[in-house]
Amino acid sequence: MDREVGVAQSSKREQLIQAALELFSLTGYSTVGVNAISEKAGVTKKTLYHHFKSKEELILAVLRYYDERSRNSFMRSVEEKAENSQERLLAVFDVVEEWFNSKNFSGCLFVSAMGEYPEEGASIRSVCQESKLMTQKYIQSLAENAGLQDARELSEQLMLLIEGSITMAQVNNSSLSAVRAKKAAKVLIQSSVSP
Amino acid sequence: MDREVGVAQSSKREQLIQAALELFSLTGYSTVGVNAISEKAGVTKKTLYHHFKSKEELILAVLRYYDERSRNSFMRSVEEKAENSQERLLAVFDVVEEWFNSKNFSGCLFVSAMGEYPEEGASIRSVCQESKLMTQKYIQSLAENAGLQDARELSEQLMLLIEGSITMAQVNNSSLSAVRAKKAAKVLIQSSVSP
DNA sequence: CTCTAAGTATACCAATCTGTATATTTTTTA
DNA sequence: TAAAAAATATACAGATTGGTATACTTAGAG
Repeated sequence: MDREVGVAQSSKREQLIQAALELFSLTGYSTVGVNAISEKAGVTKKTLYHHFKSKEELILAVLRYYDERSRNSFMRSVEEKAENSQERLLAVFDVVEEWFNSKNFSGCLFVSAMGEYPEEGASIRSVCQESKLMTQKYIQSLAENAGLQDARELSEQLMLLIEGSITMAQVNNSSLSAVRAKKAAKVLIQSSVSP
Repeated sequence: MDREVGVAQSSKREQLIQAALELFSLTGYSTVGVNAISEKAGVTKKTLYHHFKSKEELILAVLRYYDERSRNSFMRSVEEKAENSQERLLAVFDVVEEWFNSKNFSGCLFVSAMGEYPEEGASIRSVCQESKLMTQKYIQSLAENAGLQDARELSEQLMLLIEGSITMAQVNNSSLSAVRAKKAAKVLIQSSVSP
């Protein structure tokens, strides 16, 4: 009955998600058709609709898949880059810079999704909110472990710098914004250590 | 020959741009058809294609129109809110907050456009770049007039806070990010006045 | 070995999309 | 007032969209 056991847990399903992810990153959501997605995945359209009951459901699956994978690799990279929490708080911006320089970068997938499907009060928006929230919580935990004052507020402000640098990197096709954000972050952190 | 003289400089053309602007703000670009636009403008599709030779040209016209109008009203609001340049540098964030609270707010139109038409190396991307650049220059001029050190770098960092707050306001449907950005901005400005 | 779920292949549907054609009417301007 | 430009009304073209239907094949599990 349930074939999703063992090692190859989700062959076709994951192929579809990955294919869709690539296409959505390149040209957005509504401009990419289900035909193109199934074709790229090397799978029939019928199979696509066997795994996802609509295009919107596929989009949601893509966002959740991307969210989990990207944040995991983000945190791993941060922890590889620095030993203690204080340094990691700044290493965040180095990882962000690397992301900007990677060839797949084309802005934030969640923000793009919300721009194209703004009314989705329930699903798409909430996935996006959740993703940003978990990133903020992670940064907050770094700030707390570093013994900084008002870790919550500081982490929210650092989020603003991160999100701003994402936008500017996309607009100007440059990773310079990450360097600038790091410089600003240093100032904010410094003012948080000395009240 | 050229009917665009006198007071009513562009009746139908402007109707089209305004109608398209409203629709694009609500549901993005590719999901809105030219039929819906011309209908909302109270104009024939033929008339639309008389003024704009393609949908993409209409999008560009909308972005340019919006860019000019929004930045003008932005600067006017800032200058109404505060007398001197130092105060205006912070008043920027109050104006941003008001924008977030306005009912038309749905994120940055330029960023959304770039998300949906990423390849447009020439036109759409450059309009967006230009818009952000002029905003940054304006903030830089405020910083210079306030006699702050390293006005260029400071203005770029403040831009990050602004753009980040736009994203977070869109995501969380809240204007709180503007308040947070203002607090962070105070710290950055302070550290720029005392080297 | 048989049953069933998952897959392919292919064709189709109705709706919508951008953009155009034709013929007529309104408005502007010279 | 007459020529020219801009608008309307309406229909259509060709492509593409999300999603479905039918018939057949493969493969895994009990």
